[in-house]
Amino acid sequence: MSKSSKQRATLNDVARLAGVDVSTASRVLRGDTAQRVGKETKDRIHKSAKELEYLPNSVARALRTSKTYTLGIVVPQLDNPVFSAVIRGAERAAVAKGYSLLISHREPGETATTIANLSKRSRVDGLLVASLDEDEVLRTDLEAANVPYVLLNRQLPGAYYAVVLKSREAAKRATDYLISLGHRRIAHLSGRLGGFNANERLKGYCDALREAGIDYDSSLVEEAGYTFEGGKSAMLDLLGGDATAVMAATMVSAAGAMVALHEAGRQIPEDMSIIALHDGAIAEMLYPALSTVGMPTEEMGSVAAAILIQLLAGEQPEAVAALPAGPLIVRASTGPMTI
Amino acid sequence: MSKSSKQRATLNDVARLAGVDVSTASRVLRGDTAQRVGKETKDRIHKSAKELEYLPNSVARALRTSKTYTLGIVVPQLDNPVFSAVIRGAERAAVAKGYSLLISHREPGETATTIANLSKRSRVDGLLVASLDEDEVLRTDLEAANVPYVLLNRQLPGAYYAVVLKSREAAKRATDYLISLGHRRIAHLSGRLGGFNANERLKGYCDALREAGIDYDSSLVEEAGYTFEGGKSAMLDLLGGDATAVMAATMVSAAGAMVALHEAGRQIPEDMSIIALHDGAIAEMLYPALSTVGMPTEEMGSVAAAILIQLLAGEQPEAVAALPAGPLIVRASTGPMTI
DNA sequence: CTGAAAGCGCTAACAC
DNA sequence: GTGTTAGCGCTTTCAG
Repeated sequence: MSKSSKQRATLNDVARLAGVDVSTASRVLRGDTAQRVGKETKDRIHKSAKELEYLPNSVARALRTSKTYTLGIVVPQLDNPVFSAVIRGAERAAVAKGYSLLISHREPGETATTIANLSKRSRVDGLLVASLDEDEVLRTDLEAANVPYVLLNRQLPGAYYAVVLKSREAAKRATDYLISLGHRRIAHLSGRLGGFNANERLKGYCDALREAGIDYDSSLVEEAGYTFEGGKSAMLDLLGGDATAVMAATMVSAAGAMVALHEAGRQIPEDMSIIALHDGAIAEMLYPALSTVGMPTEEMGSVAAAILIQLLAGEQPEAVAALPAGPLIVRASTGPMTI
Repeated sequence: MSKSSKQRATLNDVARLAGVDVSTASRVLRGDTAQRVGKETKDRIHKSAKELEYLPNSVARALRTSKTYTLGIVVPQLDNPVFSAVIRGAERAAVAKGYSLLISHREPGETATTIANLSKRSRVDGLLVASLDEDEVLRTDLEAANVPYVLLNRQLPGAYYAVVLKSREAAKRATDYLISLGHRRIAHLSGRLGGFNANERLKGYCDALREAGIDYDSSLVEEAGYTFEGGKSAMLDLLGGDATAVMAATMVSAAGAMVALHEAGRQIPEDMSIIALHDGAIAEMLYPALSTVGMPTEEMGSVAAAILIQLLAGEQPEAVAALPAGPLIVRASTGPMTI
């Protein structure tokens, strides 16, 4: 029926078939409102386009307009459920606005190359950046990239676009719950101390203690980072103490802590209650099922993408969007304090 | 020091600075071997390029050569560790060859749109496709996309490029281990029956039984799909029977099964041994830690990307690459059969 | 060995 | 209302 059909139709083909100039076809097909085109001509063009199954060549368009409609996202780990969620959210929002998502996994330390690659080589319009690297490093690389960017769950000094989770609030909520169960000796498995997120969570933990009139005891906070191994060894260190409950900075470190507890023969929650920030499928898989305070990680991705797209459209979004913590989800890993 | 430096230098700028024609600059900077260029000219061009921090504009190049050096990957779930691993592998291989990876998450049923978007709108050079959809649907969409593609862990009738895991072998290895432990009533939590992977695994399971002289009993195989919930409810169905061990098609369904077991008050592995195909971080987090037979999922991603890139280079790779199953990893979820 | 010229497919002034 | 023109930045014959 159709011609050789192997070659894609170009705007030129459409114009010729409709008997108009290519510029007119462009205006019509793009829905350009500035200039009026005769209804009849318009119809002919649309008809031709449909007949030829015309689809604009995005590369040519990108060259002409210097907009690729592609966003880059750089993440430090691909296997962490938190980042999967962020990517999912970003992808959804991007696609909804007609953008594509270029993904770039990057080992810590490779930030510079990755960002350069993405922005220079691949020509993305903007960048979504989740990093575990030091702030200064990140800052320099990002500036060099010379494209708009929004940071994921991290604030750099000096007012840049970022979307963050209210992890201080989440940490307080989690700790509050432990306190409400009667616990007083509550340990905290922190993130990478000094980092933005770890600090926020630590503050939330302290907020809760203070409000309950419990003294802060530095021997109860152990740095676990955001890994399984980190959680495991941090919990090991805590085992000699008198903590009866622990609030972990993230699900994955909580999972490590639970393994340490099992190996030491402690009962959860009888001997030790445990709650974590971030909710996800893993929480249900653990034994006992992990109580959590959810965090809208997927939403963080979609909001970040939306902000970036606004930026690209020349709008002026709020510099930092702070997403409220999710709900407390009580499962089996937490229980009342028993003497 | 430098000029306004906001604008990126073009090939034209480099050529002008070096006092040569843009075509010569192009030849040199591209390392074109076909035509010889004077050493002296060459040096001048390289020097100018460095001075101006020239980086080729990939969009312009893509328009000219109709190659974007971008691969698209479409995955059905972003939160499944199996797909995270595949993406990681694909990204690594792509970047190593100078390609970028465009990611596209797709709900089952949206295949057509996604594939069309990726190939038409975003202009990828080729596609990496992991799907849970029906074969015919997939096939049609893929053909319409009109770009080279390689399938991930799935074979379509009619000889297309694919990389698959030897899951039959893996399933046999896992089942063999259960048999070696003395189990005779071994259940199987299968994938989506009728699907390529589910079939392969079922075959491997049967191979092992046959070899051991154990009769196949269809009441022992329950369809669990590849989800947590599926595993949980499949295990529930099995609880009334006399199985003493279970081989799950994937880690996530095994996790669901373990929860069902816990909730029913069964001991693992005393009352029920459990082993799964696929290894990953989750296996260590479960309680008891899950025995597995590993699968090279990350490698599947990198091999697929490598094949696709070969294809794009006009080479003729093997149509289907079958990756051997990984090792048996014995953890705590399996134990000898006890009466 | 190097330059001139054409053009990938599209958009955006600017004419008429 | 619609056509003309001039490129975006690069690659690639084809001359010389």
